[in-house]
Amino acid sequence: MAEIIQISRLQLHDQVALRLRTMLVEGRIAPGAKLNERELSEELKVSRTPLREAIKLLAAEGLVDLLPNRGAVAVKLGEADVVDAFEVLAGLEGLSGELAAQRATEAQVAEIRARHFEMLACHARGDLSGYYRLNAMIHDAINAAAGNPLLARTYNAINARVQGVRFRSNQDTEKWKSAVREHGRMIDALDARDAPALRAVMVEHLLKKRDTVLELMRATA
Amino acid sequence: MAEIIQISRLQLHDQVALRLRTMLVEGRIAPGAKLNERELSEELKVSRTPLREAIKLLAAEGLVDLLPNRGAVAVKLGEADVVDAFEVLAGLEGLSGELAAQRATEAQVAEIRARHFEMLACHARGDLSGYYRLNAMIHDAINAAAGNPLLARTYNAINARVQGVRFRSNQDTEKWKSAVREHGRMIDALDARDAPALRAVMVEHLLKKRDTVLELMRATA
DNA sequence: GGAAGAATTATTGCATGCAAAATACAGAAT
DNA sequence: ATTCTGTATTTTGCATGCAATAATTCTTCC
Repeated sequence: MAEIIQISRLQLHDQVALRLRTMLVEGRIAPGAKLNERELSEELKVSRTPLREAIKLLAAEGLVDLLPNRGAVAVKLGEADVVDAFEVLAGLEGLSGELAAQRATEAQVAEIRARHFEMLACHARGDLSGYYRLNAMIHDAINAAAGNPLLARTYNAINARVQGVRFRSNQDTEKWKSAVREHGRMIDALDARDAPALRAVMVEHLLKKRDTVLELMRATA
Repeated sequence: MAEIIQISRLQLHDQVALRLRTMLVEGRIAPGAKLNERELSEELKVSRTPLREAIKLLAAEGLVDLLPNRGAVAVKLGEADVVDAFEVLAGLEGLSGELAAQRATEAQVAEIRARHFEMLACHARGDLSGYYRLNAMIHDAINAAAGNPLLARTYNAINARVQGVRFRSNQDTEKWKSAVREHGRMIDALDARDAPALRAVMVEHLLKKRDTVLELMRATA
């Protein structure tokens, strides 16, 4: 309850950060583009102070680069950056899986399994956006089951960086099918409480996603 | 070159962040203490604007908590927070070790080995602060050899949280000896390019450090 | 016509000012 | 004595103002 109230009472700089974050992730601010403080403050109807605080936050998250005396620019990810990010994400997800297999309650496992079937439904319907949504929910649930809030926060922070490119990489039918198969193996490993297996499949899953994203980057470039 | 010049020309809010960070890590600002903006701005001889920007940065790093309309407080780590942090750190260091074993150049391995012997010298002399310094350098070098700047940055960010308690946990002679032994095994694994072994020993090393820190926390509390 | 340099404009970084919220305090009622 | 309430003070959050740095334009010279 208090949470909900706080969300509406979100401080201005947090609201601004939120809006800027989506603008960056969705590409409404193009990678490499300069963030003009005056322009943005007029567009978002706030003064420069909270805007600057928000930009500092996004810089800490790695979504923008800060050039001294020259303002901020939206980060433009090179292949190396994407490879690095997925490498770390794979490590974190692997850990998350390992811990979740050990710590998840039966209720959590059941909930994840349910989400998994909902995801299968989306796949069957060819509902990609629903699939992505469920996919994210499952990963959040696994992170929650791992019982390490810092791990979840760290994962989400780094994930936000590549969310933009992940987002745009609509995988083909074959890759989609294989991703769904991997998800099935995740559920099996979680059911069996097989921590090393869950770690392995989650790492593999993410490295495949990395390759998909890299292919797309090369194709568009 | 440009780097060095930039360091001296550091922007005010970065300088402030740097000073606050050390004050927090060294405990000059006690865990749980409120950060009064007026007081701090007078003490650091800057206006509130760059101070506030610095505080926002530290909040993103997890060194302070931001209470809406009530300012910032230095985070007070509970046992659970420490356990969580070391869990993530162990995962990241494990990954770092794995990658370093695969990617380090011979020159990097040689440099790490050299630092290792310097560290042994510090241990022989009972020079704890020198030992800590060399220890940090070795870990930085391994992170560098892993060839993933994002991984290094992520590790350092999370490490900063527990730096305070790590700092204060002067381990006893027996623990110190065993830590030195583990470091020897690290060098062996790196020499042998045995990635799984390096991962394992680095994870083990960090989990032991975690236990030491936890013991201290319980003792002082 | 193009390049180099100077003046102008724009933009960032920091300081200050002001309003709203929270805290501290004093007095009254129970 | 304690709790409640209304007021004063402090403190935060945001807007604005000003100086320094960078970008741009205009001029001048080759």
